[in-house]
Amino acid sequence: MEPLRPVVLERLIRYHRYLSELTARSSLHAITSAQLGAALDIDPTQVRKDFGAMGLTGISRVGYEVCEVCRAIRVVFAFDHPHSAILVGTGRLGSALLHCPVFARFGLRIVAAFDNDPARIGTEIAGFQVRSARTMRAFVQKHHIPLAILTIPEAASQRVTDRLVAAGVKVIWSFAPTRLTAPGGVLIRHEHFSLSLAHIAYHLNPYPASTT
Amino acid sequence: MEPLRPVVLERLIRYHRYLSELTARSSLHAITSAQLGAALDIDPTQVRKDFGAMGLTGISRVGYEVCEVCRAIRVVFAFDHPHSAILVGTGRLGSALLHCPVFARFGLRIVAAFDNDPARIGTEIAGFQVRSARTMRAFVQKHHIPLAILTIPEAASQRVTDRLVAAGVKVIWSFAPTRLTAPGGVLIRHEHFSLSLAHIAYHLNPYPASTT
DNA sequence: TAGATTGTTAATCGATTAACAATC
DNA sequence: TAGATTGTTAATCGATTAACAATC
Repeated sequence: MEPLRPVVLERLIRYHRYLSELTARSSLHAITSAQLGAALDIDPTQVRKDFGAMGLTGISRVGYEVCEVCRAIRVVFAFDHPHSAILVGTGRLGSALLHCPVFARFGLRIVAAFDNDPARIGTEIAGFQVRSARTMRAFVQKHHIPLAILTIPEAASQRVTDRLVAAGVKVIWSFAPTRLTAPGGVLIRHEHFSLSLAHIAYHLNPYPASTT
Repeated sequence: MEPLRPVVLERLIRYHRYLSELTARSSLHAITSAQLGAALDIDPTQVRKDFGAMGLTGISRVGYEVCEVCRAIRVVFAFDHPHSAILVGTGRLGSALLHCPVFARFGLRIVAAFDNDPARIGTEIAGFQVRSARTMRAFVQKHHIPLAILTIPEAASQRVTDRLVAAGVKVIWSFAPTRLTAPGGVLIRHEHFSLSLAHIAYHLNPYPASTT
């Protein structure tokens, strides 16, 4: 199987969400590419190509078996084989994420939370005992943690990233607005609100229209 | 001026962030497309095109004036003419956003927070007195609020969206994983963690590699 | 002047959409 | 069978990159 492009992965997520909801509500067995495409505003040809890329085949005049599609997507993302993650930075955002049940649905399991603020270390958040950042490296190495979620201030984020990567982390998911760098093979995923903010500001800004 | 494509807007944000930091640290006056491109891993031709799209011109053998570039980008996004926003849903995430100073940097100003939980109404979060969701419509209409930030449970988000759009909101920025719909002209911007989660899960998943 | 850099046109690349034969 | 739908190949579209004349 070819590696799937990011743009395909994003559509797979949409298919999965829509079809999961659909099966929860109705007992539909099969769906055509035209039906699914219409529901999600995606070209039917695109749907067929995406399914084909996962090795799925449909049936003429019937469509694709919904359960089979869902299962294939869950396999692609390994949703049923959760990876362990640590969360670093237990401020407001970090705390909100610790309470967030969405991770489990996507094959991730937060196993520990770290902070360097003595006032927070030892306290409990969403059932997690906050650990000292000093013990982070040993924890990552001992448990072979592949993923770290960073909800720490901008200034510290590159330094912490370097330490985590040195400890063996394979993915950094950062909520700081700084662009982080790491050696090849390590995936850095940024969740920048700033991009959304910019889109929104542009949409609300009458400037380009008024100068046409 | 042509409307700028989303992909261009995203690069403009990166230019702005990099050049702001640069001017804060050094007294550099001009920068070439090659220098900027190398720093941000963007093709120099792309940089020149983007600048050209904003009506900026550079000087041969010198480059572009940094201040001029920053100013042009700030004008495109109207960063210096803040728009008003309300935040709906003062749970953990909503509360984290209310404390977040990043909005002002991007031309947005949160002016009020709403919730429908009687236990929260009247309490103060980050200096905002939480208001009853019942008063939301009147508030939006009275103050001509163009933007609403939604940090409410999935189930309620479409209903609240409809009410806000009816009240005159022009942009909905939602943090719920549901896909929202609204009549044309209204911008719906989703901040789905689920997309990031899926990318990460895929990266960590050995499946596609092992079946090659 | 010589050489570096811009601004623009052409080529490439990848993703999306259209067309259509094969199939149920 | 007739007709709807798949799977795939070709065409289109848009974005990125390369090439290069104009310019400082």
